[in-house]
Amino acid sequence: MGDDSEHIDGRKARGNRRRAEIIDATLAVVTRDGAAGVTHRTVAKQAGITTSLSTYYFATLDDLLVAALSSVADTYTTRIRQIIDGSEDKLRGLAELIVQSAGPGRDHALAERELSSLAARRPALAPVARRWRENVGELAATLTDDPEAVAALVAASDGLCTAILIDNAPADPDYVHRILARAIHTQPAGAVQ
Amino acid sequence: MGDDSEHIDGRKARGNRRRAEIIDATLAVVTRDGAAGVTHRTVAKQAGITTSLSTYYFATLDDLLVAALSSVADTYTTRIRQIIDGSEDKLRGLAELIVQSAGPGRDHALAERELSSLAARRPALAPVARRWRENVGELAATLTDDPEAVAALVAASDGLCTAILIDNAPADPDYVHRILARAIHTQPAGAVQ
DNA sequence: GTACTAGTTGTACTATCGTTCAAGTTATCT
DNA sequence: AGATAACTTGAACGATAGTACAACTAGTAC
Repeated sequence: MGDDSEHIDGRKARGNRRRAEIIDATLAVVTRDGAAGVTHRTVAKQAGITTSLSTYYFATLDDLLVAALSSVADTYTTRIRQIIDGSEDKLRGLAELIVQSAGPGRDHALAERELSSLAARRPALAPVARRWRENVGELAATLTDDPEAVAALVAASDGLCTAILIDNAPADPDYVHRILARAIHTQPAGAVQ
Repeated sequence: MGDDSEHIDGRKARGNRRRAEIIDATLAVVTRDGAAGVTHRTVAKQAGITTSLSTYYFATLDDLLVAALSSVADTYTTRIRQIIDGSEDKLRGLAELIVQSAGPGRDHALAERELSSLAARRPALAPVARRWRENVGELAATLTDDPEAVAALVAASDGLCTAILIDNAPADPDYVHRILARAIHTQPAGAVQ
């Protein structure tokens, strides 16, 4: 051991990098063609590798989808945790995160949604698909002690994302913030500066 | 013309019946195997007909999926309209409708959700997928004049359905009712009779 | 160096897919 | 009855799917 850190090209590192590349390619395919478009062949072509290499890292298509969903879920977990730990106005941070479903983050949000819908039929995906809601609930728990208010905020966040993604609802941070505030029952603008 | 109504076996009636049978078979397949399991062959087998007959009525798979989604959407539209037109406590009626996503209506709700998710990528499905939200919004409009409260109720309804379907959240009508009431900002029990 | 193992490739097998089509059947029309 | 059009069938074509597998390359360990 004692290998200098220049030597990043070990087999293990290479393997991990490939793995990540394949997952990224999978998300790109989901973004472009939907979850139905994910096959070993399309993913491999997207990643610029051979089909068999995709099956080498993810023996079955399900493995690949689970890994892809986990990856997006991780991203959202990180972002929400940043809001919980670092933001002054957590509700505003959440509103801004939700609004991003309309802009450049739309593809990402759509992919996450599409993969989550697979969870209803594949038990392996269920805990991963639950994470987004759990994270929002955790954020809500820092704002209120009322468990019903927490549930209301989670439901509102979810519904607002749907509205923006499917319904092309207005993605105005203030608007979203007001609806979120209504859910946790903090009067929206009553005492705002 | 002038045919007695016993003669229900005209070509036209037969065709419409077949059409409905195929759509029902499609929903059964979606319920059993998910939207990804819908092929002309699986649908035909489910309906007990030949593959080519399925393509006769629905030339392309997309046509079939559009028709299936329209069918479920119609069901929900009818139910919500019954609540709007006939129910004393409309909010309570909505709560009960939402809660049905947990019981025997789970398959139906799941199928609707799965088909709706296809709308993000198939423009033809978008207006149909929007109907559920529009109907809830219409119901909300009979309860308040505040457009933001309407949006909040729609978002809450949607989020609650997700919670019940994906998250196995408690499907208690009172609980759901309280969260809905919070959304439109009618104090839940404060001034209740 | 030699042995070993992770990574990688090309090919191929089998299954199923959407869709087409020519032919056969049945109800309606005149 | 004869013509017409809706309905129904069985078979087939080309494309693509998941997956398996033997061979090849290249880092790692001894």
